Amino acid sequence: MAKTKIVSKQRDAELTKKLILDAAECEFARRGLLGARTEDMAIAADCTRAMIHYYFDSKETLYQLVLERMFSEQAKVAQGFDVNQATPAEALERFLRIIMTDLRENRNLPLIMLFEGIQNEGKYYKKIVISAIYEPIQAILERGKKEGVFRSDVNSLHTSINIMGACLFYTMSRNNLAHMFEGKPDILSKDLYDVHMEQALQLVIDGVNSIDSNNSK
Amino acid sequence: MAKTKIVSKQRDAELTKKLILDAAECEFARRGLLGARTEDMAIAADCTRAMIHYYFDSKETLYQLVLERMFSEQAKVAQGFDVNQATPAEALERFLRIIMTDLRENRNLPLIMLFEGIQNEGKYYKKIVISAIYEPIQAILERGKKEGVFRSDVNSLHTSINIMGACLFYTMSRNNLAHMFEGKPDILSKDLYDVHMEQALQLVIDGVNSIDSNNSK
DNA sequence: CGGTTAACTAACATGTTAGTTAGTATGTAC
DNA sequence: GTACATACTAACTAACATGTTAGTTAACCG
Repeated sequence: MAKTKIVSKQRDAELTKKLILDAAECEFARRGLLGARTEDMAIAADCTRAMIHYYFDSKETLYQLVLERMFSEQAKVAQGFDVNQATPAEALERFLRIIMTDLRENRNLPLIMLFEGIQNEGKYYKKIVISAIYEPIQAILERGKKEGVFRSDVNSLHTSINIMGACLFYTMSRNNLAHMFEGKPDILSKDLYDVHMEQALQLVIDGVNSIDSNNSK
Repeated sequence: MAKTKIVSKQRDAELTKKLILDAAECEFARRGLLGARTEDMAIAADCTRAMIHYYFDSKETLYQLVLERMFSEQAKVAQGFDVNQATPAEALERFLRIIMTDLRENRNLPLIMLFEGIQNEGKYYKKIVISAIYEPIQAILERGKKEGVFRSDVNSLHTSINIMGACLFYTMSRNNLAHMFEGKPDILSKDLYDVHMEQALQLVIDGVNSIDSNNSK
């Protein structure tokens, strides 16, 4: 039998680091900080567990870096949005579209935030990340109420939360929802996700509009 | 020094079993099957870890019993609901009210279901639990469209999911949301939860109504 | 009160996980 | 080609997890 040369993969520190961060992000989004297994991260990143400790100090440090990477990605997206642009309904639609479009890429953020709150009492996240989402929505809702185009009985705090629920639940529950669709397709494929976005926007925008608020009761 | 009698607590098998199940439910809702720690359950149930194995075979068996208990609780609530009662808007409101009211008690269900999908590919849950929620909503939405009282461009599959998002997100994200409210109150207190329910119903019902669907665009 | 059963505990056995370390292989500069 | 730095691995250790077992204590019944 011919002597087989075992080809070792090319060495690339930056790539390895990125692969570990990506794998860690997925793993943390599956199980949270405590439940995550470094072994599973190593397998997903195609390296050994020792490499994780070579580049990143500990599981906890890695976790913090994963959070920071997600947050800075997210911060880029929503920052500088003018809540007073166009009509309130248009502003709300544009803002939610921006958030949801980003979340198709940054898909682990909602789950990691959820875990973070449940498991670590939000110890590692910055509250500013939440404010950056909810404050613009609340501001738009308040403006819409003042201008009389949104129903006056909208509670902007509660409604901003429920709106986010309508927008995020689909992404977060993708594992449970897949079997509801024919042939268990990729819930986050562009085509399906676009339908989700349109349907969520429709529900939300009409849900706050005041035009029929009296005669629909 | 006087000899102090250490009072041991009363023995009560049924109570202990219930305490373990309750503690396990909370712990599983925090970390899922794999991440949950039996030690933490024992502390919460005020017993030793050995008691968990005395009454329940393994962590996994305990997990299945916790799921079954939650599911049977939930099944009682929604079963027998007539989706053709009253107007579609009224039927939807009543159904969602029933679901949400129960979920204030059965508060761990959504999170455990979420974990179950993410971590165990839904291996342990019955798909019927999901159907029992989504099918009535979809049926009501379809009826509303046929009767012309709900907007015709509602996709009943997507919209039923987004509706559940608006209704469930508040409960599921309670740990992250608390700090958004003044004085970090109990998000699930009756008063606050009632506001949530009204706001969610308002958003959802008006979000699907067709009355202003053309002139609001 | 004495004997039996069931609820419970402490200590142990076994397996799993995070993190360490000593050494190897690879790319690079001269 | 050789020397060097760094990417990487295998084989560990220590801490922690689940599950077991042998023994203890409380309740109940005659």
